[in-house]
Amino acid sequence: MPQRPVLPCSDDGSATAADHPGPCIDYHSELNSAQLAAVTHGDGPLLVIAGAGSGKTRTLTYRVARLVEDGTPPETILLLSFTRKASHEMLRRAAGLLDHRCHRVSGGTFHSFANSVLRRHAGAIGFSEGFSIIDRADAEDLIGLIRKEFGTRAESKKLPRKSTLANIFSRSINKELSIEDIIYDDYAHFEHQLGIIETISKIYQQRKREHFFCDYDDLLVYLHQLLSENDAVRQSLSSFYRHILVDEYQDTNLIQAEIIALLAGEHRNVMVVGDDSQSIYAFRGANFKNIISFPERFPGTRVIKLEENYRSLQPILDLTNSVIEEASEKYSKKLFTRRGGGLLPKLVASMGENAQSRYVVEEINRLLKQGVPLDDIAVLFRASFHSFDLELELTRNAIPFVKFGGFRFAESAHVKDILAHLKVLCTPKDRISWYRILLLISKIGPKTAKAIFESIMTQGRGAIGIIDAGPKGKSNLELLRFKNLIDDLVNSSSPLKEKGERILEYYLPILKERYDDHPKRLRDLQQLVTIMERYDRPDTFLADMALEPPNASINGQLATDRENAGKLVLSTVHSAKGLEWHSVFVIWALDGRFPSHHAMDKPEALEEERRLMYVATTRAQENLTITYPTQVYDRITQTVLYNPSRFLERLAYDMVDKDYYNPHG
DNA sequence: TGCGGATCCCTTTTT
DNA sequence: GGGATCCGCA
Repeated sequence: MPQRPVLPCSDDGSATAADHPGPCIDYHSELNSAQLAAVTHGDGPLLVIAGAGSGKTRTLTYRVARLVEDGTPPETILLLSFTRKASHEMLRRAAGLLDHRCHRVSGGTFHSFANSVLRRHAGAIGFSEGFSIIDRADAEDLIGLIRKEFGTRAESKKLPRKSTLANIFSRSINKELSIEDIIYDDYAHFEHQLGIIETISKIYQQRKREHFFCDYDDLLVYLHQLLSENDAVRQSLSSFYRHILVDEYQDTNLIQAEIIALLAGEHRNVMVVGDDSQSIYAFRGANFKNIISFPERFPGTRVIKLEENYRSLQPILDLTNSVIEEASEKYSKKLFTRRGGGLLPKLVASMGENAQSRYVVEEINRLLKQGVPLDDIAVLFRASFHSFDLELELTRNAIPFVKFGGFRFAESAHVKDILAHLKVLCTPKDRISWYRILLLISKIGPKTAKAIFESIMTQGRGAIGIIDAGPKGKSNLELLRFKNLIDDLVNSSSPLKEKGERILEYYLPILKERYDDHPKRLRDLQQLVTIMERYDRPDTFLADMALEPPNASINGQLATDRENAGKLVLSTVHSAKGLEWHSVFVIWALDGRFPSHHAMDKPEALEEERRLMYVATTRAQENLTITYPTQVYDRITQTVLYNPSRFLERLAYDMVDKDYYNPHG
């Protein structure tokens, strides 16, 4: 990437930038007045309401560059954003503006920041710095084990499944409500089992502490606890991070807002950027009211609104403004653009799903002929499975694509199997991983696994204890092979990647035996080993796999950034957040799918669906095409769906081109 | 005690 | 279409 030479810049950047061409950034000509005000804001709390496409990232990037230019040591700037990718991109751009110092800015996601703080200070709240992070699937497995302990009695027969239990527990933490409240609000059909659900939750919390497991929520909870209970740690962090910048503030939950308040409580140098109209994570506890109440939390907050949209042509902006206009609660803002011209957005119905797919393929081919690059086109949808039919149609037409969202590489069974082998090396107490890998060995079921695990624990000398564990007398060749593996791994000092290869070599026969699609899965695992190359320590690798698992796939296989280039993008709306393309298709804009029928009877959920549609449609720069199939039978409601999304129904006639696609016509 | 087959359920978005 | 669960056999 380009790196400018470091030359002295004026300390007073307010109006002098233009006098100093060269490496000094000309803030005045590169930013509009609202952006400039945010970038050159001095100390104190700042709230930036940034409409879609209004240069939010640009503003944050320039702000970082500006702070560094003013002499703020980069590592004392804490930039919290939604994904590591987003923060890397921002720092990369800031470095392009200024110089490499910007790469030293601290940052990442809330969860990764919590992880790094707790690795140093968890002891201060009676936890261990050597904790391991468990992802959603691990958490569910642990809950499943506890759930089973209640399994023999008749009354527990119809306990919620483990994934539902995990949802309930997580909601309760992220919304700071009791389990009782969550059950009454969202799971009324489990009311009669409230007591037992609460008990399982307590045991779950207890087990996690015993094993030094941290689930996603714990990372935030423990960080919050650390900051509120330990003044020394809070003060040292707060005096180190003199400037705190938070991106996508509308998607923070209460705990996260409190963490920010604790960190910034003294110096109050906190800038949060967000758009309440783009809050789409309420389902995991995000509270868009955080952004509305920020000025109350930090009295004296300066509020700046970015309302000029640089992304979309006027007809697209008219449509998106109209989608969000009916939202019930929001900061009032009206986006405008100087980008006139362009075609009206299209709203196209089709008979059934496959016609929709064929229409999209036809249109993509038309755009390609017009010279639009394939990777500047995206197809967006509400839920991952909405693209299945289109994926087949694209393959038939030899259009390469990469899909973002929905795909859980790190949670597929075979990947988890390999990871579990590494986990028992790092954390021999990890019962779940032991069970997981022991049950892969034939003639070992739950009882034997339990006995082996207990023997390893009694021996207390780590994973190597496996050598002397297991059924005596009878020889189990597979178990022997496993013991050899652990022996090799424990005694090896080879790089992580070689350990991965050794595990894969051991696992290969198991893979072939268990999965009839093993060639495909093997390619996944080879990718996994390739990822290991970038790490020297297994624990950092495992933490990254849990905190920021890769989510891009090609034909259901993990895709690397390099492979993504030049391909059509398919993405869930959630994963498309913050991105933009020349031409955007929003498919399945069918009432009952988008909004999803799950949201139909809850006003606030419906509002979130509306914001989701807003996020989807605002991704488009020049072309926006919205499609929906008609005559779709919905098994759950037992009705036939045929209406376009209610968020589009009231669009004025001059706002959208309506069409019906008939492939045979 | 382990394992394979039959039958039931539900089917969103993600750190 | 995939998981959890149950049942019967080895």
